[in-house]
Amino acid sequence: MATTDDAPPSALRRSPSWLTNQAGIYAHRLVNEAFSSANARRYHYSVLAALTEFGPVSQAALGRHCHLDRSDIAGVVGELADAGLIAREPDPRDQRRNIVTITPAGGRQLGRLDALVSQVNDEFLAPLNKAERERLVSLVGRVVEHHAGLQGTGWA
Amino acid sequence: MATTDDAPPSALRRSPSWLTNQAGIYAHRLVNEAFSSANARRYHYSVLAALTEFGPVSQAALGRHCHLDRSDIAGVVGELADAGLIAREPDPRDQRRNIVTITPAGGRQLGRLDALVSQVNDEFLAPLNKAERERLVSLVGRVVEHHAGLQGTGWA
DNA sequence: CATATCTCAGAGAGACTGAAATAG
DNA sequence: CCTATTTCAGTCACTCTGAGATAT
Repeated sequence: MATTDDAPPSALRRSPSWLTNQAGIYAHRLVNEAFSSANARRYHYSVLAALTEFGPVSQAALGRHCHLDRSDIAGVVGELADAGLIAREPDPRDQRRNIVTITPAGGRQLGRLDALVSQVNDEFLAPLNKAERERLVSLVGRVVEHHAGLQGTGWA
Repeated sequence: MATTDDAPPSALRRSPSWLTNQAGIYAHRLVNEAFSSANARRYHYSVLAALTEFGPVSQAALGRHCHLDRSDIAGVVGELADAGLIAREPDPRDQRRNIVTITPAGGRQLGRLDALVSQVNDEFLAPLNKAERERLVSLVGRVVEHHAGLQGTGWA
């Protein structure tokens, strides 16, 4: 029947961690739906965006920039290389490293994904006006920055 | 060497969906660490909190309240019942349903988890002051409410 | 010897789907 | 006949750990 409210208990509705997780789930869903039409996953976008902003870097550096685990980077880089979106070459100056470079096709794919991400973020924050969206990005950004700093080199 | 900044690319740093996902990961980690000491998982907390706030309800209603899938509810209810934290009985008025009730032991466990959640949220939002925390809860709450409303009965 | 990088193998929870059995 | 509930089997991406091989 379920004529009831179906509201979450206030213990959850007021918990920042629960709310953030829930919001993350919705963001996740929207991104996955949008990216599936471009045969991409979230990690792909992170890597392509980092390569475009920072230029060719090692896989380890990619992982630090994107908050991705070393083992996941290996997988994603393999997939992107198979698709011709990036090139992976050994670093002549440090034989342990792979230097990853984005290809023209990768750049075009990033352009497509950028547009999708923009649409998704708009849909994700639909109930908020411009000022509220900026406030949310600022607040959540500070939280992320804080926790990223506790375990890495810190950014910003 | 990695003397570099290791900042995320601005495409990510400015993306609400990426930021929310990252924040969710940190929240997730903190909750898991805290709950592992109490032999609990996040779903357990949601269910115990809902039962305490709403009283005995069916599993389907629990799922709607907590944003949990029907099949996951079945699993969690089974685990909680095995641990003696809830009781599960067929509804005499509707034989399809299980009416789930929290036990005294379940209430005590909820008390423990409430304290852990409170600590976790404090740590999670460490870089924000009181007013900023309330603003974040309000903004993210509205986002969650919006997306929950698009696919269910809506709350609030 | 200690540290850093890449790779693979896999664990484990989380979110979700499909289908069957039962009851309204 | 159609819908709702519970349950099971299983998928899939995601996060993360451990270990090995190699290089600095």
